[in-house]
Amino acid sequence: MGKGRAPCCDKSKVKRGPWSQDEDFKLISFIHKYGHENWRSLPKQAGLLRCGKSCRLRWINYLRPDVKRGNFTAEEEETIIKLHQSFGNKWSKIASKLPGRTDNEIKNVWHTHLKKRLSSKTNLNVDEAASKGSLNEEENSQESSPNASMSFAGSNISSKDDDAQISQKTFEHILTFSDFTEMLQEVDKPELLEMTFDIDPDIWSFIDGSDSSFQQPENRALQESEEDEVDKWFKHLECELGLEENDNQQQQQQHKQGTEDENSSSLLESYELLIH
DNA sequence: AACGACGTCAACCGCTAGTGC
DNA sequence: GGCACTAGCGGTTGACGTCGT
Repeated sequence: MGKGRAPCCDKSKVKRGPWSQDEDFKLISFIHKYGHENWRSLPKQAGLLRCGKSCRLRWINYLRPDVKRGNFTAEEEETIIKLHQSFGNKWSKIASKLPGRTDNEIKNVWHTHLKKRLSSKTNLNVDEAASKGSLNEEENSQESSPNASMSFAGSNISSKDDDAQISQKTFEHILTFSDFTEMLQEVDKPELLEMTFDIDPDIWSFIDGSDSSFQQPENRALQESEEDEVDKWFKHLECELGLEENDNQQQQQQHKQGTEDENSSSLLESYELLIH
């Protein structure tokens, strides 16, 4: 299998390393319009100088609408630990039980947090019951924290759940465009100004909400009728990414005043070309 | 303030499974 | 059955951020 096959792409002609906002936009808008039936040809069609594999990874691990951003809840971590005991390093299998979480993310959390936690627990090994109790206390306190709102309703999804059910759970927090607008107004509140990157999950939530047809080509007709909305979304998304890039409040205020620098203007033009 | 050690996580790489011809 | 190809998986890497000295 695959013996002597050609490389997936010409590595001398593809860009590598971190993705730029421009590339993200191109990928999102292409998949939004055409789906992702063929990852190999996608980068060329989307005008990306990336390997198809890289596009797929970027989409799955970061840009996909149902990817949940933010810290893992204690409940999720507990689930990962339990599932790891059952499945071992089958990260994709574990990820399938944690809607919104990617195998890559789970793998990272395992290696950076959970493995250490488990080994330290093993090393202590003084009173297993007592250590479990303290862990539970910690979890309980975290569950009552504001972050708990990030947790998903489907943490107890049975192994029988199929993708559709998982998607349903994941899409429970779907937002409409007006919801997103309200969210932006929330972000404008002075006490939230410093949370420049924390708005990220909201953006994904909005993408989630407006684009449940991402992987459903049959819904593309519907999506055309929502073109104006998508257009607005791109503008807002660009604005938000601009905030992320320019991390001082003065620049945020410039955005609020509707001023756009040359870069964002040219970006917007190209995105509008992609959309229309 | 400067530096090194350490932690985190996005992205890459190589491999295998699945599929179609 | 064998080959060619793509999607997906899991291990690894390296850039970047944070912390301690």
